[in-house]
Amino acid sequence: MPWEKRFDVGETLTRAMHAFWTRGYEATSMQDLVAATGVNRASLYATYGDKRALFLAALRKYDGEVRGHTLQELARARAPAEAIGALFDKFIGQTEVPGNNWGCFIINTALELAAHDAEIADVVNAAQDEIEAFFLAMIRKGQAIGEFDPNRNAGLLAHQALASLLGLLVMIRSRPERDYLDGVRDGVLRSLR
Amino acid sequence: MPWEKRFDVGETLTRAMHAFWTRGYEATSMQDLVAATGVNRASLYATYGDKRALFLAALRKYDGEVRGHTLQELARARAPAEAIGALFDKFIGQTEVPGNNWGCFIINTALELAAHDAEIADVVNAAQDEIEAFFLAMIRKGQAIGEFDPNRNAGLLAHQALASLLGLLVMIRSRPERDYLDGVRDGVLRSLR
DNA sequence: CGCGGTTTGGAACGATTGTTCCATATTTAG
DNA sequence: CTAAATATGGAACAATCGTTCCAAACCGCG
Repeated sequence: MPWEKRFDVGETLTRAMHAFWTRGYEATSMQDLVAATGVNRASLYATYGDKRALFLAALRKYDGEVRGHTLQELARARAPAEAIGALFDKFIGQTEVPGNNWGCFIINTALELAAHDAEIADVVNAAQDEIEAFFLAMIRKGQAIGEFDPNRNAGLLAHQALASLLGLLVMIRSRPERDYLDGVRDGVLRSLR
Repeated sequence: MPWEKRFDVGETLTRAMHAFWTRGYEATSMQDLVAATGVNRASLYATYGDKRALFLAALRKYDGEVRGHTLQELARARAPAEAIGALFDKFIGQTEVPGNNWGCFIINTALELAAHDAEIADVVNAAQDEIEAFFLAMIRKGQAIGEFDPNRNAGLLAHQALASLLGLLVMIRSRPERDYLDGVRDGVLRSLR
């Protein structure tokens, strides 16, 4: 007897995600979200709850896409150094699209909200942990096959690689210039050899 | 014939700075600023202009303090490795104060506003440039006196050190735990030797 | 003392915030 | 074709947003 929604729930969430991603949580109003999604106010509230719930849903969707797909795919398909470089390039590459210096939704959120919202901090920290674990696995593998110097502390290197990636994501939002960003990736790969 | 303001202009700006620093630009209302400074609305407007001007004044004050004092002092008083480590420790150390995981005002601003406000991006980028120049000078000096490996590309190392510092400042806001943060500083110093 | 000029406190502005409500439109089940 | 059920559109809510205005309080100079 019910009735299916007229709009695509996933597609709408993607559009809301983009709005939050570029401008942040506070600077994005429900008005903006109505305009960005093309969906009516009441429908947004009925479907997702309030603004914060919609934001969390968008954040979790982004989280699932980046972690679920990207990391596993990179780890499976490439050699260690190439996989690590490719993760950096994934973020650097998106700045090719003019005006897209959005960086990473999760890291933008880390600075805006994690310090004051425990639930959001959990999502952010889990994502950071998984990225660091990815680096650690790749570094250990690279040390085993002789691509990286096996005498270095892999845990320390992975932690520093994470810090460098986070730093890159800061740079992307304030200075999205290719060689400025490429230098970070090159520096990381250099430090592993 | 005029009359001096009843409040300390610099002290008030410091308090406004702290408010913006913790919560960000959008999440801090003029009401919050009135409460934080103890100064009346009209006086804030008469003295600083509007909200954005007050924010910019606070940002420039922070910028001047960190760049003008801290960097030059570190470069003058310490050996290269110690000076670099001390800059990291300056930010790590502030997390000792319970509840103070504010990170760096400029970097918080970089992610929230730099992508959409050219004037603010200028302040942010100038600060980043100066920090990178500090790293570069210290690395070159360290290579000259044998503290660091002289065969490495100093420019690349300085750039990566900046990225690592920015990454640390992201971590501080989402996970302000000592050894998690110390690892970043240790990794950077390790990579220079 | 009194005048000139500023600051100050507090009310008030319109605009926008997030959210709710309700009558209408729409679709499926019987 | 009717009835039940839900989504939709748009108005409306109180609260808060950034900002302005004005009378009263205030200090320094003559």
